[in-house]
Amino acid sequence: MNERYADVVVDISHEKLDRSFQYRIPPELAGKIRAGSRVWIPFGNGNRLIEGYVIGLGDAPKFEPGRLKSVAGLVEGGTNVEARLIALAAWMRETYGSTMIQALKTVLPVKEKKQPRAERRILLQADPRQAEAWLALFQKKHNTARERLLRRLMETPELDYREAAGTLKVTAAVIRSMEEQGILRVEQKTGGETAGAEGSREDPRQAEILTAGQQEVLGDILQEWEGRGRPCLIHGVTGSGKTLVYMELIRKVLEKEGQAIVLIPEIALTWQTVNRFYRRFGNQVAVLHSRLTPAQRFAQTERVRTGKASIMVGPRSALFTPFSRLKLIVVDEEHEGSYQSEGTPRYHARETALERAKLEGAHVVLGSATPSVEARYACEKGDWALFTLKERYGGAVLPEVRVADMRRELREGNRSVFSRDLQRELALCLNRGEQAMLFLNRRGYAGFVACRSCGHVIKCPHCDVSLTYHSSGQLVCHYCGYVTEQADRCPVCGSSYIGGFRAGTQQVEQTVKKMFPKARTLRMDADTTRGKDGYEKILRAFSRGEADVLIGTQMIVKGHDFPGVTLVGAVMADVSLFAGDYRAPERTYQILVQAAGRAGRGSRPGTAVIQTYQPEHYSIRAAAEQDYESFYQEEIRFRQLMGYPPACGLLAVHGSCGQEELLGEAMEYIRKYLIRVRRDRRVQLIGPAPESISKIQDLYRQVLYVKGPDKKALIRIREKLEKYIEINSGFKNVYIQYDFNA
DNA sequence: AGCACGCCGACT
DNA sequence: GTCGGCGTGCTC
Repeated sequence: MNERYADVVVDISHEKLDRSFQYRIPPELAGKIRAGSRVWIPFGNGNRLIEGYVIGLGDAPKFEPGRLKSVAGLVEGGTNVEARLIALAAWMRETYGSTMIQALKTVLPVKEKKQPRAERRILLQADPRQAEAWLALFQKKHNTARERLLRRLMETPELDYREAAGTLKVTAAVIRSMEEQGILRVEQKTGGETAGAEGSREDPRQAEILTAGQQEVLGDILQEWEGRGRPCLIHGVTGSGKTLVYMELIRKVLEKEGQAIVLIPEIALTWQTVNRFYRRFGNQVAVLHSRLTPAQRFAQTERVRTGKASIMVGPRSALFTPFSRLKLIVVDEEHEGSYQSEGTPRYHARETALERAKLEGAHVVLGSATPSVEARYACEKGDWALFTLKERYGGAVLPEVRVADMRRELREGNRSVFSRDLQRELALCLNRGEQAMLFLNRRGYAGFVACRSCGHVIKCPHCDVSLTYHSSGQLVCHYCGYVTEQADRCPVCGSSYIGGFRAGTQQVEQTVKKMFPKARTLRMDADTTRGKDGYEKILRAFSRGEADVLIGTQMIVKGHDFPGVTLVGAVMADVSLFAGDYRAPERTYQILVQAAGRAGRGSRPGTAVIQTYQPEHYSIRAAAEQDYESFYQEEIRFRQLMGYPPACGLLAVHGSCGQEELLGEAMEYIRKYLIRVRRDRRVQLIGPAPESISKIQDLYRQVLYVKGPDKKALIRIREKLEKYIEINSGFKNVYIQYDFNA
């Protein structure tokens, strides 16, 4: 199955060449060329040999076969880091659907000033007398371009190369010729490598001693590395010390001259976290952070390139650190949504980490207190190995979690946003002089419709996700487009207490102030965190005890630890449960467990109250009991039944366009095309339907879902669709994007 | 980016 | 005619 053709991206950075060229693979190189190989290729009319990157292989010529040239040879040596990163980019292109150039740009380190074009300068070489002579000659010979350039140089003896080529319209050939004539000189300014103050190399501190449980997991993982070497998932409750295990594994890797990447969700990347690594490993640690300037970012990558740093800690972009002896990738808080990239390609850092590890021969260790369904499913199938850390260490106990049934509160005459249980606990907490956090789950506040009397939520009869209320008075499913009229009575119990939920952080704050006039409150939402570092400021103020009650959305339960907090109230636990997508129960479970985990991390025991209209929902019940297994079993059954990932593959085809009608037509064409080309009956189409935000900045948005038995089948379908769209001019004004992690 | 081709003015 | 530079277009 040796492929005979190679797609090659040439190593010339010019927009016109931002695509691949196909070459024949000569018999002597068959089997030696892979995606990511660097090759010599004859290019252009003169067949000059230049370097290129192989981004893919194929069996069929995509170009007039008679005009195809052959690969001249493999580039010897070179940095194989780059080759492997290019192979990773090729995988990302194929998996997530983007152009190769976009994939390469996300993967390859920013070569700051590597292209010296902007830095190239033209200097006048000839003395004034000679220059006059040349000028006269050019005038006589009507060498207009040479004359233009020389005149300019006689005014200003130093000139930017780009300016010469641009405003003066002098071609490179002319400049070269004049250089040979000795009139001018072209000088390369090598981008000065600012050495940057290297901090003194700290001695790595003594390792903290592992508990028996941590020691056991460590041993088991090392054993797995010796054996099958599968990805390892550590399921450990908050505060069980997963980080200590990571650090021991990193130490093992460093001992053997290996290198490691530690991925951390953006929001958790605080100095607390990074400092733990600094204390342990000194300045072998490099850190990437979204707030770094490009220069700082470059400096961190330079420390890696020059071998000064062997550990990279950072958010998903740290995955592309150009380590040449990468032996371990740690993905902490593996379930976090921020590992999903919003740009193009829309890669998922967890999946991409697995692929990079495969290419590098490195191990992957993932950790979470609430593993994603995907991760846990991979363990169940035996593709990954599962390890569990059950106890919190340092003597901290898990909080007591209670569920408050808001339907009953209403029936018994309590119309407040707080249940009687939460009111009581809040009063006790404030009396003791301790701190409380009130958490509003506002994620996906699309506006579902529920009955406050019995808790019934109006769902789509086909997709089993909540319907979303539209101002037109209709309820819409954002998967299949099903539409129904808004009901004024609950279809189950007949109550008229049916409608959307409306409660924001401001309202909660006002209620607290009314009930407890002496309590000092802090509110954290989009309004109060707007300024620079507003988010950090509020958290720090609360941490110092400058307020008694912190009210906020998701942000308050992630990252920071507050030892003074003994009460956590989840005011509206349900909202995220009905966000209108199939991951809603998973996210709800995760956020509630995290929220509850914030109570009583210090020496004092904590309490958490979860307020809900759905006390019997498995997400809520499992979160209250901190029982991951029962949540997972319910959830995977639901996914299998409904054909959602990870049991099946799901591909979202997003379309956006300024004209609503055109978009509708285009999506319909896509649907018809997909029905025509699907080979497998198991491939199903759902929609098209308007997106949950159906119009952004005057662009209408629709989505079409494709369900299939596995991801491979869907990748093939996407490839066909990409070609179809490329060929048909009707899609010119419609922007199409693909997403596997819808 | 760099090479060839066709165009156009200048000179033998 | 033919020489040589300039601008344009293409590169699997």
